[in-house]
Amino acid sequence: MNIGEAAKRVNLPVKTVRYYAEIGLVSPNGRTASGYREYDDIALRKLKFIARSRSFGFGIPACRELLSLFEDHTRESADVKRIATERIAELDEKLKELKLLRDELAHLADSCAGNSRPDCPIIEGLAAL
Amino acid sequence: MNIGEAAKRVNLPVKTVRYYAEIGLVSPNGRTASGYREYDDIALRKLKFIARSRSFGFGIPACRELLSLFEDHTRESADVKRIATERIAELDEKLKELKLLRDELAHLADSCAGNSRPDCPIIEGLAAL
DNA sequence: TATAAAGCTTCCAGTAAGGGGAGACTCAAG
DNA sequence: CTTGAGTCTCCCCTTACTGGAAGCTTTATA
Repeated sequence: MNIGEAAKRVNLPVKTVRYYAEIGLVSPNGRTASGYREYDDIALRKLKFIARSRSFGFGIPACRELLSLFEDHTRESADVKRIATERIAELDEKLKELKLLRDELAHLADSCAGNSRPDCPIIEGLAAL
Repeated sequence: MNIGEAAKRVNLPVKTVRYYAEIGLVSPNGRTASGYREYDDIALRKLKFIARSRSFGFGIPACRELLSLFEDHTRESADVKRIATERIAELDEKLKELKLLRDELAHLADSCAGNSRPDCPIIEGLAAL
């Protein structure tokens, strides 16, 4: 099938599918005589796999690694688990950080009257040394 | 003072201070005869304010708005509070999203043996339609 | 059969927020 | 007087795409 059909089926923009081909992440299985990219079911499965991996926030390098494990039927599940575990640790770190930020900011906002007067603990908090 | 000293005092890379000048966020108060940027205490306070705002994850446009409120002593604290509240909502949204992702991934990882065998629920989870 | 619309191609440029480095100039110390 | 550190501008690089332009190809309609 053409790139448009493939993109629709995996729910990715055409531009993105083309981009994945360009960086050698998921190549079409061939080209038509007129130069159109062709995607078969195997290429489609890979695209879908990448789309899902990306939606979990894996970066392109991690996706590349996951995809090669996906295709390698002699893989060891420990290798996959390691990548996933690393990603979970990243997420935990990010979550901790954002939560802290959120609470600090909420604390400032709570102490601000939010009226028509100029005195504002938020501004003061941001200006603090 | 020169840009290096200013950058050190607000704990920002020199490149970043130069960048803020370039986009008109915080300009030096002047230049020396030889073209060096000069920062006085007022410019320094603005830089510090921006540094803190950025560290709270406000984007450059929001920083610009906050800075103009910071400088406007007739501001209404409600305007500041609105910006902060928007940011808190963004953070809450992001936190929810990341938490969901984290738990889904952790769920997959938990069900993976992580041994030398190839069968892996993580891969299967990522490949699922 | 002609033509117009839709889909495809490549290439170029841009995004957020700077980072890295080249080549040239300036300043302070020894 | 020289050397080293600091600064200047300019340009390219980053992530993971996204948008647009100019030009084919395919498909649908008149």
